[in-house]
Amino acid sequence: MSSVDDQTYGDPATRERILRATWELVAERGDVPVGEVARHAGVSRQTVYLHFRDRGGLLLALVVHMDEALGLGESLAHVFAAPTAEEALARAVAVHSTFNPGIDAVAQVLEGASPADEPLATAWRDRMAFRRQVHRDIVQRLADEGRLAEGWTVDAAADLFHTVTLPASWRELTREWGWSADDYVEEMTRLLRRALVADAD
Amino acid sequence: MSSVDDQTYGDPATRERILRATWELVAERGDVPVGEVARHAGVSRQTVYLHFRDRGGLLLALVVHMDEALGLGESLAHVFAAPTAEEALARAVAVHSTFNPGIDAVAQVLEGASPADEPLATAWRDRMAFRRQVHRDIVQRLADEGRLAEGWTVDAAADLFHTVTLPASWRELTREWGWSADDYVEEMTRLLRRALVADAD
DNA sequence: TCGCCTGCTTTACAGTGTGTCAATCACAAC
DNA sequence: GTTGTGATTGACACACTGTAAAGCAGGCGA
Repeated sequence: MSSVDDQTYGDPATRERILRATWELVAERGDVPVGEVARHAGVSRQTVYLHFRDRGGLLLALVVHMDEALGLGESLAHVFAAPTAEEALARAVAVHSTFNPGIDAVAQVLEGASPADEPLATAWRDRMAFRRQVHRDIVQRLADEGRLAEGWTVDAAADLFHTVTLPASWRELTREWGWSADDYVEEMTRLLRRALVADAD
Repeated sequence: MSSVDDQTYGDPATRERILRATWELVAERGDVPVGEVARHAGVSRQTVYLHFRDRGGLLLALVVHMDEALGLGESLAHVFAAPTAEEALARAVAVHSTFNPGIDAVAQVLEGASPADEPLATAWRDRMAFRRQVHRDIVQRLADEGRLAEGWTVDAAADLFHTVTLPASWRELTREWGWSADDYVEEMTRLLRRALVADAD
């Protein structure tokens, strides 16, 4: 999935410590200089550059690390194990609600850093494409079950589902407008069900 | 609205040239160093700092400038002159669709630059609060006309309306997934009407 | 015509962050 | 004990921000 060389250098434990330090710092302080990360990881700044190509490589590796640490695979399996597409949709929103608090700060940094750094931008784009595909699968299933509301193409509905649940939207609602995790799940699910599901009751 | 000191210095024409140069460069290249802006405006770098407190002040002034240049006031008047709330909703989406291409690059820079720079973050927040209020007014009118779908509070619906139509979402749909301006208006309006409007036909 | 004020320029500087390089150190395993 | 791996140290070039000080050009009033 990632087109970036997975660097294999040095002690994996050190690599892990750096990733964890980055996660913590970015989570609480947003964008953070590499030097800060190193200090917080109890490691020299150069060590970071031995393990990761550059800032972007570090952040990208962090995203992958977070997926594993948070169990993205299992969560997705749970979404797709839903008995109905409508339930899958609700589960997907719930997954976003639980993952975003941990992921959001990193996502924000990556969104902002994108346009210049080409390999980073590409990797982030790949990730978004995957994310969009997940949502498309759910919409497709909705269509297969004959519950996709009239007027939608699968792709249009998928794009909207994907976009509306992006971290940026979650951030705005929870950080700026005081929504709780439960608010997010309830209201966002309502929005999507009413909009996309036929005969939603 | 803006809590930032409106600097009054030097030739307004020079100020204007700087703003226009910034707009152009940010639009085509994203985040840009102050030196580049100055060069493109045919002015020394220091002149920029004479006219604007710092980078953030420049971007903030640019946002205000864009509002005037694009005629935000008139567009909003047109939205609120709609015969029905449902029509106002559609017009609001259309306004976003026409404004975002010009505004988006600047918005992206400001979103990314926010957390550190306190006065900038506050000013941006004020702007978002105003934006949200516009959407809330529309939702309120929908409720007054008895067309707000069941299950919604005015505030929840307003927050979603505001959030879903944020530049970040527009950017994702048009830049990443190839939506045209018309696609955006049609599909986003469909999403919001189906979700928020009772008896939408 | 002189002197002054305003707007802008030029040059320089301190500070901060990135990414690279080369020399060195600590500590295994052989 | 030698070798090799992983990490450290200190230095560097580069880019960008924001500040400072000296100077220049033109308009305008006395």
